[in-house]
Amino acid sequence: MRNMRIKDLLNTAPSEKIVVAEGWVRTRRDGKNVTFLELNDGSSLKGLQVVIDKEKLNDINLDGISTGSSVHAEGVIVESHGEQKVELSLTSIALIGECPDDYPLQKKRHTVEFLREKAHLRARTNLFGAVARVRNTMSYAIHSFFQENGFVYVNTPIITASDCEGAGEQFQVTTLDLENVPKGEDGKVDYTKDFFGKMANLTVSGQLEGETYALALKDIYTFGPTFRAENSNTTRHLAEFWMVEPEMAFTDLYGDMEVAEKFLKYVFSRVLEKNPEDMAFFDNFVLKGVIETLEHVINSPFEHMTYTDAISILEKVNDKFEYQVHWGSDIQSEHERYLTEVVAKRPVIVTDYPKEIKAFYMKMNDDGKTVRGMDVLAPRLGEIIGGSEREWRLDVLKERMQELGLKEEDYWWYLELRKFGSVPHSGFGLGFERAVQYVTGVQNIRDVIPYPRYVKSAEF
RNA sequence: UCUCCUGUAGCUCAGUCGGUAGAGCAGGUGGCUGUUAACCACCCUGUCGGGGGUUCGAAUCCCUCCGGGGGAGCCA
Repeated sequence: MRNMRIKDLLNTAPSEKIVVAEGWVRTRRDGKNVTFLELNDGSSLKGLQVVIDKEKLNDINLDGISTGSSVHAEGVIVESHGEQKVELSLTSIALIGECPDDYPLQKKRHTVEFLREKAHLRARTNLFGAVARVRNTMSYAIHSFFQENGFVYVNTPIITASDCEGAGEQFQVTTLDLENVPKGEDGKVDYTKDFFGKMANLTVSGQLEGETYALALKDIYTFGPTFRAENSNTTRHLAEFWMVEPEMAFTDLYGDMEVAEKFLKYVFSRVLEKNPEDMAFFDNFVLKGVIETLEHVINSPFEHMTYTDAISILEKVNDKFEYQVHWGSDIQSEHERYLTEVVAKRPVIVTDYPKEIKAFYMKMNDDGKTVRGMDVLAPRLGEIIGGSEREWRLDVLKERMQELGLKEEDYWWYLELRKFGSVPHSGFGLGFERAVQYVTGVQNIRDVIPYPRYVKSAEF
């Protein structure tokens, strides 16, 4: 039988019954007659206070019970004299694992940079424990949102042999001997000798494969790891991250935006509902007002504007910006912030971008200049979701690919989708870690994933 | 990749005009009638990121390499 979690012990009414509490000691405070331990097992932010009456338990052995050690404590749940509701009045205690004094986590504040170097231990801190619990809630909420709405979870491949959409640099997957790469007569690498008989990479997006399943099962979503080999060194990029990509058949851009908005609100609501204690911690120690921001996002309809409207708003205040905008230019971080924080004061969905700055698969508008793409911009963070109605007309798609110099044979199966029973369909992608950052207020994306992978960093 | 900032005790940091390193926490010892990252007293802790240079003298100034961080680009 397993013992109770500390989270459940904290919700236990005082009684005579002997219970067991197991966990790691966060702090020990010694008085003349009384010793206090705070015991945490990660099941909740708050730990259980263990009270050791040394007068009553006169031959109790507390050797080795220090910050970081693990213990097995027995006692009864009693009403606390202190600020917590209940505490454990100890009857016996046993040290499970000692913790020498070179334990890096002390009972004081550490910087996240320091803890990043101790990634194998940082989950034992308040901050990283709370992030892990919230991340879990969000993960579960993503599945339950789509499941409750009849979407089918599809596992798209992690290794791909087509450089689809060119959404960034890819990691190559190979079993070739790099010390002795087989070359053809033209001096180029002979990939027919490689494992797959051709060049293979880690996926940068499951979208194109996702579309094939949407055009069979109507509403699908993917949720899995994604890889980008970009040399980007920011608080918002990882080389390995998780992405959520729903794809819906018989759905236009309006339907797409509707789902994106409901989806975000659902996930945020779940966190506020299930992790109030963790969220209060973030609000207090990480980002003041983060709960209010989330409540505001949940309760206000997202602002909609076309790219063209967004540009004309921004052009009026061009002198505020480092980069001036004009029709055709990208919307930069500073502009995203202006639109969400100054103009709308809530999330903004920008639609109908110039075709030049968006991917080949987005549906062409009748004006021949803009495409049916949409970005959901969140205050403070910028782009959190990117999506579009897909070009489902075979001739228009082929034309676009030609314009961009994409080879039809590389996308033969993607084109056949448009040849055989094509339908309008739409989808979007959400960077999971960015969503976790948004909800927790944690500044650096490297702190919302257990073991971050980025340029020159793959420790653990 | 560009750009700015930064590296001092186990951790968080101070160190002025260049004069030979310091506080809190942690650790140790003792004290304390129930504490809340307890408190009080005492003790312990250094390749000042590495290398080179300027100087009578460098944590401090210069060069260089390495590590960390912010911002930008790219994006999710």
